[in-house]
Amino acid sequence: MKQTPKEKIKFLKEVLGTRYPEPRSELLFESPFQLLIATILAAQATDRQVNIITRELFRAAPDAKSLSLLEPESILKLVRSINYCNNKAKNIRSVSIILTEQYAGKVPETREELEKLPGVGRKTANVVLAAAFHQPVMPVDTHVHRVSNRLGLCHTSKVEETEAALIAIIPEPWVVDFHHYLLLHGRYTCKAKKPDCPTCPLATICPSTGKTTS
DNA sequence: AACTCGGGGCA
DNA sequence: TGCCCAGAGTT
Repeated sequence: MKQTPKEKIKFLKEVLGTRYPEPRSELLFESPFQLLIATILAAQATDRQVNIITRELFRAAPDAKSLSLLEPESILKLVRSINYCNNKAKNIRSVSIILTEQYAGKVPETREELEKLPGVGRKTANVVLAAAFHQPVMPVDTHVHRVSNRLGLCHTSKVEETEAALIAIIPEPWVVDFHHYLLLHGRYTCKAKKPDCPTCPLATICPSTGKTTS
């Protein structure tokens, strides 16, 4: 069963949406600022953790200025239950101050500016650019990278090349959801060490099925 | 390239 | 219980 990358994407869209929970896009799109903060907090954390924390956090401080005015201890208390809470509390406070003082409280719309913010790397920047500003960029983490290569959507060890390959074949409105679903798929099924091919809904189109590759 | 941060999820 | 990270920053 040979399929073009675009045909595979269409198949993924149909199948993965029924296997994994839907992304909480209504929260993510409340404002670019809240998306940015939630994405910073999301590193090495779960959706559930982030949803719980951000609900409280954004009730206390819905925008950059109000977050910048909170005491550091108050912010730490709000994010204490998440991993790397000390770093993240410090980072989101610094980010809110920088945005307030240098960007009139708004989120910059270039990757160069975003990556200068503490706690924001390439992946987080791309999430914001794609989800909040609808720019044609693809967020790629270790899961998306690994799964994409196994599926034959790309053949590279370089994240930048995976980004380029994916953005070329994924319909723009589905980029953010694609990232969400492939991340979950990589986490729970297409695992790094023991991929669960027997229960994988993509096995029929996946050239790596049955191969215990890396 | 290797190491750190560090609570949670999962086997 | 123990292992492995939904990254980013530092060395």
